[in-house]
Amino acid sequence: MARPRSFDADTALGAAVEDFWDAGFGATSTDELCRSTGLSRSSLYNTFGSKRDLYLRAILRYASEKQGQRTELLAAEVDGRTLVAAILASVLDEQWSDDDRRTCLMINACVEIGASDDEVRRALASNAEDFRRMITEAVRRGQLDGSIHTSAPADRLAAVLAAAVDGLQVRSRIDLDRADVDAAVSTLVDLL
Amino acid sequence: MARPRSFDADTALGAAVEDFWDAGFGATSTDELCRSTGLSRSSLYNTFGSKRDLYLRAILRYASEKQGQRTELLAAEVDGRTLVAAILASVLDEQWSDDDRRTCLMINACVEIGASDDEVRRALASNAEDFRRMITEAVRRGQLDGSIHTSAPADRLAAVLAAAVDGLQVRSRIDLDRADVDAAVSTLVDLL
DNA sequence: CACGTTTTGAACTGATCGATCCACAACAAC
DNA sequence: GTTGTTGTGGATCGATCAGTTCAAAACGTG
Repeated sequence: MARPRSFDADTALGAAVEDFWDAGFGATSTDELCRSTGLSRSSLYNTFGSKRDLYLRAILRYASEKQGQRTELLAAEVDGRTLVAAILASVLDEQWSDDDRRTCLMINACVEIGASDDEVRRALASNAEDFRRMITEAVRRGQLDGSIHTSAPADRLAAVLAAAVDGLQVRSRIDLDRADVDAAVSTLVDLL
Repeated sequence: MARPRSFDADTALGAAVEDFWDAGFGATSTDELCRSTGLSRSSLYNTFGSKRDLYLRAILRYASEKQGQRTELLAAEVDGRTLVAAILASVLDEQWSDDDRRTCLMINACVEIGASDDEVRRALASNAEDFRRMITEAVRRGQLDGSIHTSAPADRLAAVLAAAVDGLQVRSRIDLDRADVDAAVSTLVDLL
């Protein structure tokens, strides 16, 4: 019994994810958010509360989306080592899907927000831990099928792999090209 | 034949480095820069031109300072594997020297500025390459003295090591503690 | 058609941004 | 001490920031 919304909140959230992913939290203005979502100021604040709340929701949405995409990779019937390589490649692929060399939104948020917003911090940590668990599972599979050494525990190896992937993305922002990244991943996987 | 400056430009630059390191480029106001350096607005702009120019100079100063500190490590007469571990530890130590868990200024700049300012980009890339060369030298030393496998070229291994160190710093912003980082470094070095 | 509820657009708030300008202060040279 | 040059403090610029306010518009319901 009231006027219905003329927009879809989830679609708007998707546009906000792109904005924050492009420019970070601080450098994304509410004007830009209105423009990209197509919402008026009132609607934006009515629906999402504040820029910071919208940012948090964007982080959560991005995290669950990526996590969902990557979980599918675990279904592949390949040996553990191949699976690890595929997971690493799938993360790094994202950076080269357009010309902007965007790093994963979670990495951007880690650097920009860090521990200064605890709710955001927990969302980031939770996602990072999910990702590490996924790699751990892949490594463990490799250790069981004999394609990965058992000299180190799977979760320790996974922590190293996750860190390397993050570092490669950061460095790719400024100069590494696709071949450099592929070579690094290949070198890393060979060490396992 | 004119009024002399009442401040030391280099000391002021040092204060600016701290500001940018704490908050990044965008979130550091010129007011804050005046406050921390002790300069008036006129003097700040007279001496450094613009906020962006000051940022570039801060990046260059930080880079050369860290590079100098780390080069000293190469003088130690230890086997290559130990040297690699020492270099990685020295980088990571920095993050735990205060409560703020600051990531290396260069990493922050990679994420915030990326390729959007080419002069800054080149400074960052140059520093990253210097660091990788240093690790390459340490790895090569280890391959010569037998403490590191020769299955992969030294520069490839160095690229992996550098990436992992960057990734560990990013992750430490949100949740990894010192023990986690040490364990990861130890696991990584054991793979060499 | 009229009522009640919610959305919407646009004007607006006070704060802060990076940067400029100018009158005045401080010193060196003569 | 006068002159010439540069440094300095403070006021100020226009732009932009996140967020608020309010009246008008748009719908479901009776």
